Amino acid sequence: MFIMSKANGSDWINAGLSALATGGIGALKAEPVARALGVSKGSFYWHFQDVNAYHSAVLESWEHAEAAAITLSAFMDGTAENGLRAIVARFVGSEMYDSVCIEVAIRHWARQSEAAKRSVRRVDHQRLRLLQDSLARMGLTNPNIAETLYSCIIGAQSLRVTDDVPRDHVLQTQIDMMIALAQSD
Amino acid sequence: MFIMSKANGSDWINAGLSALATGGIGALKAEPVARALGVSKGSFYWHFQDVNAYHSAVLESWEHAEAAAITLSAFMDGTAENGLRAIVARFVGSEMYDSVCIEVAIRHWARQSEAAKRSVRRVDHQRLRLLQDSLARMGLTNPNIAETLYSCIIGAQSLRVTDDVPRDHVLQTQIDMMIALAQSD
DNA sequence: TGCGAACAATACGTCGCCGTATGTTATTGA
DNA sequence: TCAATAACATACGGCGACGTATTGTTCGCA
Repeated sequence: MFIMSKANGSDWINAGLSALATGGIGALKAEPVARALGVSKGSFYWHFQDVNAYHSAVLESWEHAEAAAITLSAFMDGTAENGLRAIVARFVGSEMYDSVCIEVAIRHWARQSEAAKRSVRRVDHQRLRLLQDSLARMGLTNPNIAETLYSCIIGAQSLRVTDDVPRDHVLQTQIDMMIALAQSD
Repeated sequence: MFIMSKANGSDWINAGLSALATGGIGALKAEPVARALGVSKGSFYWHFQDVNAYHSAVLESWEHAEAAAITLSAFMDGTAENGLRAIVARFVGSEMYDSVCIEVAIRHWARQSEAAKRSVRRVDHQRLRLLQDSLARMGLTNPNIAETLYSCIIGAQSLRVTDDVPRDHVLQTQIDMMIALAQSD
């Protein structure tokens, strides 16, 4: 990614996601990202009308990728429990640090941007449905349980980036609790 | 708070916390906060050496307040369960929206500032110990359980501010699950 | 009443970023 | 081969924020 002679639109998008991961929305600016890409502002204003359009493009790219990941998770075979664990690992797995950073940044961005907020809400809603379906297949039909698990996931993401320590065991414990609950019914 | 003839240090701190709540770390700047206070930069640079010192002061104020809240929660009487519910409500209660916004902002700020990261870690650590103690009093000594609950809390905070809907029921469900688990042992 | 200290307003130079205007290079296609 | 266009570079004006310097204002108090 460093020092490229020519940058196309998706290069700019990827660099924007990296900037989001490391510096948050405050780093999603034309000139710093241009420096990171080794090109100048001329390239930026060729590919995007203005900074706002760039922000929208980065956001849309993230939302599309997350939506694709969700539909991919929805069509997995195996036991319900393994499926659930795989889904959760997609969100907070040890090797998911970059995407966790991006998500945390976008979630904070949503505090100041209505467009980002709408994207986050849509993604949250789809994921919640996925978790609900997965839990229902295990006999846990109470939707509050899915919300609880999702809260755990988002919290683990948040704690991951400030504490620099993976939180896999937290989600494992949560799932174990829910399974124990399902079997006691 | 609007249009004051004179602003002292704690006025600036409070205005800074408000700025954090609504605009995040990107809004914690001298001139915008001065405008919000109805005073000029002269006041700012009287009370603080520079923007960095201001940031440190705001951060320290938050950390001290949180530490005080924790020690206050530690000395509560009543049943263990009610104590736990009271503690959790302190973090994500419906009427805690402002402090939740501040915390989410600071948690994101910690991604770019080592000082903020250290503050957040200290607060997290103290809270985790409080939760562990509280859960231990209910017979749940597995520390992973406290971490799970804390993840839920942080996640509920995060979802609260992007979704604009209180998440009390999520934490209720989580505590109910943990109680059920404690009784099945 | 007048002095000094606390507090605040104003003016100024600088810097980083935005957006525009315009220049430059490298491909293409007729 | 030559002009049209895609892709990028460069230069400029403007703005918002920082920090400093200078000058006011207001209050406690002798």
